[in-house]
Amino acid sequence: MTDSPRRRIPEATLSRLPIYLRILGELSDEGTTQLSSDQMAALAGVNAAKVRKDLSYLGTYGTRGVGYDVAFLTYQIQRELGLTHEWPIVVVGAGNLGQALSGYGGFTSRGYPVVAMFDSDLSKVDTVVGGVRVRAIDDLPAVVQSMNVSIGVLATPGAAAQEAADLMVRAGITSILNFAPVVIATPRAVRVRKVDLASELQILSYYEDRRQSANPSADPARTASA
Amino acid sequence: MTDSPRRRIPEATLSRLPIYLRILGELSDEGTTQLSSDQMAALAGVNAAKVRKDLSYLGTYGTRGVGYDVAFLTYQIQRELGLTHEWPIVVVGAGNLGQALSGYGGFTSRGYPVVAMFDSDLSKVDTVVGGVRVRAIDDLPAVVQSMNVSIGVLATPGAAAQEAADLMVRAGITSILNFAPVVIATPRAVRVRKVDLASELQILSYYEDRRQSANPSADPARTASA
DNA sequence: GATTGTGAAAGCGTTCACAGCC
DNA sequence: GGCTGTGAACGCTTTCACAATC
Repeated sequence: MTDSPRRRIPEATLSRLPIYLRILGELSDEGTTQLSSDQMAALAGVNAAKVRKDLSYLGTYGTRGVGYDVAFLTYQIQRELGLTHEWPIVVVGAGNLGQALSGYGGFTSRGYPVVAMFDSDLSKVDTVVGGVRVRAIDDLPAVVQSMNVSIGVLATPGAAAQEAADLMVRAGITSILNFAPVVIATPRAVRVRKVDLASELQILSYYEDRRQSANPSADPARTASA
Repeated sequence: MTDSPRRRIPEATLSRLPIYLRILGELSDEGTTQLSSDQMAALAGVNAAKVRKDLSYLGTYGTRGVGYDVAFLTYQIQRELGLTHEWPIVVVGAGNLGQALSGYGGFTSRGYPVVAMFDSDLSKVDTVVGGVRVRAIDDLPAVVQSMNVSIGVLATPGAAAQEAADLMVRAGITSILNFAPVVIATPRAVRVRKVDLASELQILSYYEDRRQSANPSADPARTASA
């Protein structure tokens, strides 16, 4: 009776499933119908054992001696990620970054249509960005409820982020993708993922700084980098 | 004689140092001069043992019974991350995302001035975005060399990303922050970090999808989320 | 012969818990 | 008494290596 209705996927694996999914989509577009863990590994920039282990958490969907069926595996990953339907999202903060995120077609094309944008700056309200009208922040609860939105993108300046997050949570948002360069506090039930652009550069410059003392050999071999 | 001139910092720690650094900056602005690992942990959304372990990789910079000196710790983290000077960066791809990244003040203010943008679309060339003129992609090598650029931001569409990355590498770029939704191949010596916006949403929707079967308790306790 | 699926081993990262120092 | 620094324990992730299967 207590058998788990769905296996739990480890975080590390979860973070790679979207990469596999994208590769499968590209292969499908090219007309490829089958691939091995070795091929997937090369395309994803990881090793084959990892690909097999990752996919094994979803179930037994490969065929020994043959490989994986592109269409079937695509379907299984989509199902596992909850991508069988669209997830409407809202963007809070219509500054540079918020505008770019809404204009960037990548969200909509991957099943996350931006249904509304919000800003507290009334001079921005009613402007249209990437086909989406900017609304007053007070309209957030109504939109979240009427359009059944559970995911919000936080793209305000750091100083405004906590207040915006509080509003999002009160409106009923339960997952936040945080681009503001601050750590936000939320109820435990709300899931937050953080993308910190400057941090990424700081990590790169750390390694750049070390290059001086490191080996000066210029290795021309190419490797895939996830 | 073979003592390491600088300790190697684990990746996981490295990814948190920028967060600590930002918090220290905010504390300093408020006039705070001292903090404990407990306080830092609360602000960073991690636990105190992790803060102490992370900082211990840098050296022994705390004082037992007292805590850490904000200014001194700031200096040490900056030194470790190679932030004692500015790192000029270039943005390749002047579409929506590239424009937002250049306009977004966060790079410049944290020591990574955007010194040039590039696009292969000649109709974009010579337009000005966020105070930076867009140049033809052919000018990339000259700019990289004359301005001593080692970090490049890749913000092209997926289909153009590999070619753009090849050009960046040939021009002398040795670290790439990749926003294009594809895995790019580079020589091993070139370091690549990838920010995949749609992947982040896919991870969030996975958990959203599971909420249905999960516990329905609405816990109002607040926790910091990195 | 090819390739998957998976136990077991190895490697990392996190947390505990407490000695050491202020 | 308070707080750091760190060995040791624990848990998660990656990799190995090979039996199972087509």
